[in-house]
Amino acid sequence: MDGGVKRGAVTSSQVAEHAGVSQSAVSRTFTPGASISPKTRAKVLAAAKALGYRPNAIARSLITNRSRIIAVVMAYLENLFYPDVLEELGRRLAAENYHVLLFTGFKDRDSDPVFDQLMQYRVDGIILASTSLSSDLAEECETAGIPVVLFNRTTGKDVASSVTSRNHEGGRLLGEFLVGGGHRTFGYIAGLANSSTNRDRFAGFREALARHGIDDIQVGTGNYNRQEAEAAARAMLSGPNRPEAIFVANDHMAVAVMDVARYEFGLAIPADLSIVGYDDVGPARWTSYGITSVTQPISAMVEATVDILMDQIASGEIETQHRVVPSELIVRTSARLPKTGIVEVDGQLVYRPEGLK
Amino acid sequence: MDGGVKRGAVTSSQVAEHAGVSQSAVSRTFTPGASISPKTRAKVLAAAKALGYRPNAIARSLITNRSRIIAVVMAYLENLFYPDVLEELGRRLAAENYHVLLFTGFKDRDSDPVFDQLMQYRVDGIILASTSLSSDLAEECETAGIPVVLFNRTTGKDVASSVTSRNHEGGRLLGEFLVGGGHRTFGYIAGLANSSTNRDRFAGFREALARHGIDDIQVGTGNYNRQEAEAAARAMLSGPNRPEAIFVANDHMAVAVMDVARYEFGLAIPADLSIVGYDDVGPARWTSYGITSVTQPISAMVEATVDILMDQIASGEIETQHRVVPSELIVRTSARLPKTGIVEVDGQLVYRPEGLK
DNA sequence: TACAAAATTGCATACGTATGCAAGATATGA
DNA sequence: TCATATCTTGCATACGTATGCAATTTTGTA
Repeated sequence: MDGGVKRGAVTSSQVAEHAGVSQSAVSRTFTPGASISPKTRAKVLAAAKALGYRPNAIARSLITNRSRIIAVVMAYLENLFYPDVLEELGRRLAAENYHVLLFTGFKDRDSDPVFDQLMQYRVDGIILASTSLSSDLAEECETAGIPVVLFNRTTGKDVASSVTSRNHEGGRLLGEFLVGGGHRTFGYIAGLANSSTNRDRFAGFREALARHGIDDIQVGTGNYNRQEAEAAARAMLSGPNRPEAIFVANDHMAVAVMDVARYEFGLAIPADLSIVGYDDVGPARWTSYGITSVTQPISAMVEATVDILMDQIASGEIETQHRVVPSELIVRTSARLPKTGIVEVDGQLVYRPEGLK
Repeated sequence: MDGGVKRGAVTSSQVAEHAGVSQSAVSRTFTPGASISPKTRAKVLAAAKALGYRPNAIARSLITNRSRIIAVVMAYLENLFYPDVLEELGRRLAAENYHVLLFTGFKDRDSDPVFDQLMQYRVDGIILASTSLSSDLAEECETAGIPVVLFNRTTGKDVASSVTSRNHEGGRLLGEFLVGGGHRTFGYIAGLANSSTNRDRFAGFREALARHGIDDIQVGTGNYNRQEAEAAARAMLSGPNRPEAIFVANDHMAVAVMDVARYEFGLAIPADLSIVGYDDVGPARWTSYGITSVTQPISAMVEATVDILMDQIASGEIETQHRVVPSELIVRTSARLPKTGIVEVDGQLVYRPEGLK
C-alpha cells in the first residue's frame, strides 16, 4: 500500500542516465545484432553492472509479441517417464533460450481453465503431454497462431502436430517376442481406453498374435494407474485360466503387476509367468524388476518436439507435422526368451527378429 | 517479416469498441472489485465472448508489477520425491492463481545463468528445491523484494526462508530403531556432503548410536545419486566387516543399495542385512522393496512453502521464516524390528518409542 | 583534403493494460 | 421536488522496452 518505494527494479532509462546515453542505446546493447558501437556498448555494460540491471522480459514481450515461454501441460508426474521428459525439455528449451511454464497437478477433465490460464500468458508454444486437446481449443490456437505439439499421443483429426514412437510396431514386437518364447495364452492390461498409445500398442500386439493364430486375449484395465493395474492383475491372476504371459501397457503399471504376481500369488517370474511392459522407464531397469520393455527414446522425442516448435515459431506458419521416432525392444529378465532374434547392442540385449520390420 | 497481419490477438480496445464502451470499462470488467455497473459489465462480457478476448497477462504484469509467476528451480527430477513435490506445488499455486515457471535439467553448478533468466521474468517468488543459493544472489533477491524459499534444505546463514522436515529427529529415530532391532554394526551411505539434509540426518543418526555407546560407523558416499550409491554399497558390502544395518540417506539410493545387496551379494533382507532409508517415496512403498523409511510429508511441506510466499508477497515485507514440519518413521520389511515402540496408525506401522520426542 | 557511404545515435512512438482524476449518472433522503 | 451522497464512466497517462526514422558521426576512397 505504499506505491512508489524503490523496489530495486532498475530500468533501462536509469542505466541510460547513469551511462550518459539514450535509453535506445541501452536497449540496443542488449539486443543481439543491433547497431551499437563498441564504445557506448562498453559504457552501457559498465553502468548496467554497477546498477544491477537486468532487461525486463515482460516489457520486452509486450513489444516483440514473443514471450519466449513454452507452456507444458502434464497432468500428473507419477509415472517417471514424464519427469524424465520434463527434464529433457527443460534442457533443450533452455538451449534455445525458451522457458517452461508448467501446468500440472490438476484433474484431466479440468483442462479448460488450465488452457485459459496459459493463453493469457501469450505463450509462444504449447506442449501437451498428458491431456488431449478438444478440437475447438485446437482451433483457437490455430487462429491465435500458437503452435501446439501433442507429446506421446495423437488424435484422429489433424488438429495439432504430434510426436510419438512406433507404438504399433512396439506392440507387434512384443507379441512376436512372447510367441517366440513359447507362450500359448496371453493377457493384456490396458492403459487409458481413449489414449492413442493404448490403442496402437494393443492393436500391434493383437495383430502379431493373430498372425500365429491366436485370437483369444484376456483383457484387464489399469488406465495407466498403479492401483487399478494391481486390481486388474489380481482379477486376471485369480481367474480360472491364468495366462502364461501378460503385456502391461506401460512399465509404470508393469512394476505393480509384477509385485502382485510375485508376492500375492507367489508366482516365479518368468518361470510361472512372463511380463512385458512399455516405456523402458527407470524402475524397469532396476534389478528387482528387470522388465523386458519397448523403449521410448525420450531424447529423440523431445528433440523432435522442440524442432517442430522452433520451426513453426520461426516461420509463423503452422502446418501440422507428425513425427514418429523408432523404438527398440530391450530384453531383460521378466519374460522367457525366444530362441532367435536377440542381439547385443551397446551392451544391451535387443530383440530384432528377421523378416519383420 | 510482415508486421501488422491479424494474429488473432484480441485487445481490450477492440472489445471496448465492439461493446460501445471505453477501454477502461473492459479493464474494470476483468478486475475483481473494480467499479463497474452490471449493465456495462454484461455488454463487455458479451463482446469479449464474441471476439474471443482474453486479458493479456504480460501487459497486466507490466503495470501491476506482479507477474503471478513463481520460479521453481529443481535441477533434476530423477528422484521421484521431486516430481511429487512439483505436482503438489502446481496444485497449490494454481489454487492461489499463481503459475509455475520451471527451471530443470541443468547441472547444479550452472545455476547462475538460470538465476539470471528467472530474474528477467520478474517472478513474484522463487522456490529452490535443488540448488543452494549463493549469498550474493540471496542479497540481490532481498533488495529486489523477491521472496525466496529453500525447499528441503537450509543454509547456515539466515539468507532465505526455508521449509524442511525434522531431519535430525528422523536420523535419531532410525538409529534408535536399528539399535532396538538388535543390530550391532552400522553403515551410512551419505548424500551430498554439503547438503543440510545429509548433515542433519547423519548427525541425528550418530547421536542415537552414540547414546548406546556405538561410535564406529562405516561411511560411504552416494551423493544422492543412484550409481554412486551402488558403488558405495559394493565397497561397503565387500569389505571385511560388513555392517548388520545400513542407513541410506534417501530412498532413491536405498532402492539401488537393496538391489546390489540382494542380487550382487545374495544377501537376504532383513535376515542378513537391514536397510533403512529416508523420504518414504513411491518405490519405497512397493512390495519388492518395502523400505522402512522416515516420511517427509510433501503436502505439509508444500503448504508451508506456499504459505510463506503468499504471506511475503501480500505484505511486501520479507522476513525470513523457517518452518520445520514433523515426520514419522514408517515401518516396513527392510529392517529387523525392535521389540517395542511400533504402533499402528491409519493402517500403517509407525515407530514411536517411549521417552524420545 | 574532400566527398560519398556506412555506421551510430537520439527522438518519438507503440505494445496492452490498469488506475487516478474529474465529470456525468444514479440513488438516497427529507 | 431538490440537494446531497454514491456509483459509473471516460480521459489521460504510466509501466519498460524495441524500433523506424532522421540527424549526426565515423569510415572509406580518390
